[in-house]
Amino acid sequence: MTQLDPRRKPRQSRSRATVDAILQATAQVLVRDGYQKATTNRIAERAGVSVGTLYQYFPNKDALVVALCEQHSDEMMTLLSASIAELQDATAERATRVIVRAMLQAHAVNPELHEAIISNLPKEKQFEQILAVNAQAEAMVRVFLEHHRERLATDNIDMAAFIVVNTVEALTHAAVIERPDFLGTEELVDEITRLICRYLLK
Amino acid sequence: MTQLDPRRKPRQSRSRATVDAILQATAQVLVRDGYQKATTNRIAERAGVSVGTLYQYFPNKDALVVALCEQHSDEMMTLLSASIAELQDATAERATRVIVRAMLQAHAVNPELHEAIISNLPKEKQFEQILAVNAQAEAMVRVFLEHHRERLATDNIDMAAFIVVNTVEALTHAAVIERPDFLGTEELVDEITRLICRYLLK
Amino acid sequence: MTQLDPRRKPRQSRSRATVDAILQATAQVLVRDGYQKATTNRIAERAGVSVGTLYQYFPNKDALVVALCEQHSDEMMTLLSASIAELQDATAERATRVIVRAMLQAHAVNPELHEAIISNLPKEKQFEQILAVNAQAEAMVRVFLEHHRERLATDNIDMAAFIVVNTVEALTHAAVIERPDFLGTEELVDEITRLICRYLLK
Amino acid sequence: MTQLDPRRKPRQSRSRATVDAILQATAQVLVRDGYQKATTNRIAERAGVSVGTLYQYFPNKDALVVALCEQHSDEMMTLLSASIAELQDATAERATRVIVRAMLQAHAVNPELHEAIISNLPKEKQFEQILAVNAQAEAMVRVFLEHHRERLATDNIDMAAFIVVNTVEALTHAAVIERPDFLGTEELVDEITRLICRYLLK
DNA sequence: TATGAATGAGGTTTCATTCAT
DNA sequence: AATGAATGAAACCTCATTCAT
Repeated sequence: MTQLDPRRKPRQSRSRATVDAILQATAQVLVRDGYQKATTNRIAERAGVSVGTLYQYFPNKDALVVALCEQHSDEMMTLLSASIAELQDATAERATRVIVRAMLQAHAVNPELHEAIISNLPKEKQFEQILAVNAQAEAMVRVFLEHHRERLATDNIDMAAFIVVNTVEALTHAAVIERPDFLGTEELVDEITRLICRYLLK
Repeated sequence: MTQLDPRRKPRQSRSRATVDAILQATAQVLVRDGYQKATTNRIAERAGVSVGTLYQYFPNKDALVVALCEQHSDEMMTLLSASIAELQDATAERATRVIVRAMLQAHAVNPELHEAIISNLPKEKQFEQILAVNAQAEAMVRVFLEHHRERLATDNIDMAAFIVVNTVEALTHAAVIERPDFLGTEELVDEITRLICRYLLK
Repeated sequence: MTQLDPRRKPRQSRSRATVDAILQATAQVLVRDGYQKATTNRIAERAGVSVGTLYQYFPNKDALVVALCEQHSDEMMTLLSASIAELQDATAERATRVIVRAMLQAHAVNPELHEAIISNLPKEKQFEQILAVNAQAEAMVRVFLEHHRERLATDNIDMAAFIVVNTVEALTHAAVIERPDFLGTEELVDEITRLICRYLLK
Repeated sequence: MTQLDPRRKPRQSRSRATVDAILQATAQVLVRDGYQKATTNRIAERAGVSVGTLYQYFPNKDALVVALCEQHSDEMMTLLSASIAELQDATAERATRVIVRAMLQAHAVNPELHEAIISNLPKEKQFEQILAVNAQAEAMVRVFLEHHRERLATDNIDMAAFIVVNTVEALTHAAVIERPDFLGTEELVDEITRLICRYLLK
């Protein structure tokens, strides 16, 4: 396995800005051209630096993508984590709504980048960070299911979790990509919440 | 735009066999090594022919992938189409079950290949054929929704279609890939059917 | 460790010729420009082929050098081996002369290449093959010392072997490089033989 | 031709210390990593200064190596020169012993560095300074041969000088590198002295 | 038709050197 | 004087594609 960690932590503000420019350029090129055509030269050019500079901070192309995934999933995780607290004492409907809204917000952070990462990156390169977001979402759902266990319409919790997690993930992901027109009002959240609640609860 | 159609329609059986071998090899290499490492030389080698021969039947690498997508989506479409007839006079629950089961069967045709196509191929190469499958599924759902319009719990048919199509697609796809243990019994079909029906119907 | 073996054994005569051209070009460029400046592009150009062709037969630059070392040391070893038989029943003086002459001939095979390999290659790249030649020479000397043990002026055979091997190696190597004018007559062989015999024998 | 002299003669003691640190770092990196991996950045880092500082004292990488060779050969030369005086009135055996011992001491000054210079540096970079050591050694031998001309067993002084110089050089070099265990006692000096004397003298 | 040797543009990565601070 | 971020030419290597046999 090759090295994936950044090469040096930039301490001066000049290099801090350089690293930011490189990551931003990586995101843009990834979105515009896809993983395959996202060459390090193109990224460097887009960032307004030379390739050499890029390689001062990242040992190879994948390290670049990893750093980007990390940054992106941090942003998503922050939103999800903020909602976890709200789950505790909420009713089942309220909790469902919280989860759905959190997932929608998380996916709306940077939908094109998310899409580029999820469906352009070779599978073996969809790094831990991104998978961690789904793990986090699944954890939220399990907390929910445990907490409301006695009200559930099913006792196959394993399958219910599978269904809920994949459904919410798929719908929120598809919505931000394909139907941004659905995002203006609360209606989509209402509908997904209803979908989940009617399925889960007696 | 480059040429994407196969170069010669193979009419003789020897040629036919060669083309089949090449497509099969493409699928295998795609699944085993991913799109990036699926070089034309490797595919030819796996197919037991020379690169030259490969290029006699396919003008370039993309044509190879297009043909494979076409073949794969044909197989999926066949399964879906077979079920459409059953929708006409069925109850809403019955029709939902038919759609869900058809989607599950369609995804089970060659899950690894489907996965390789969906999540390894650069987005711009996920050609019409594959998208057509989803279009077909969506058509089935619309037929269903129109037919049972008066029983629906919602009147935003657009959003309902979006939700149903994406949910069924996501769950059947995820199931064949991640949870083959769910496929032995009818339970998963039961659950997804319940999920959809409870959501849609008054 | 990276792969060092050649990539494909050339079977057709066309590719056999290509491989020969590449190896020959490698030798020439190594001699003319040294290891550092012997770039694969320069070697390919000198061989009259494209880089791609070079890489069809050799997986990387070092594999090229290894193959060359192998070829070169084979030639040297052949000469040394041919002389080993003569050692058996010879007098000490005669045997010494045989070894010295064999070493001189071996070093004269392609002195510039030998020099380029020995003193231009980074130490960690002076591959087994070349070292094997010295091992072979040392083996010859040990056979000699064992055989004439009772006539030796010293009983520290270890140190005697060290001295003889290094002396003969250094003198024959230096002669072909620095003093080709010494090679026309038998005089140099006479002198080295005398040097060794006077030292070794009572 | 590029500039090879150090950029500024450091007169102040702080600069002097910096230059020393850089040269010492060069030697260490050369020994540890070899010429190829001895990058200027790595050397600067090892020396505890920035690359910029390194380039304030040395105009380019070669100047660095030249300075190092110079320093190293100065140390060796000092040892050799000290022994020349002793040659004048010594017997042939005594003089031989003096030369051999001096060469051994000279090679023992910093064997790893000597080895790194001799066998890792591209030939064209083994600068005058290092060659000067051999010239000095050869000069000593010639003084010796002239002085004892009437006792020599050969009248081909040219060839005798070639043999003696190369033999002593090779043996002392090989000994410090490969057989440090030979260096504890006087025995190796005894043996080499005997080798040379028996060869040279009637 | 089939072969597979050959091509070469283009990708990733390194490192001696410069220069603004 | 010192720093270290930035440069970019040039090295190694891959792979879609061609074409002589």
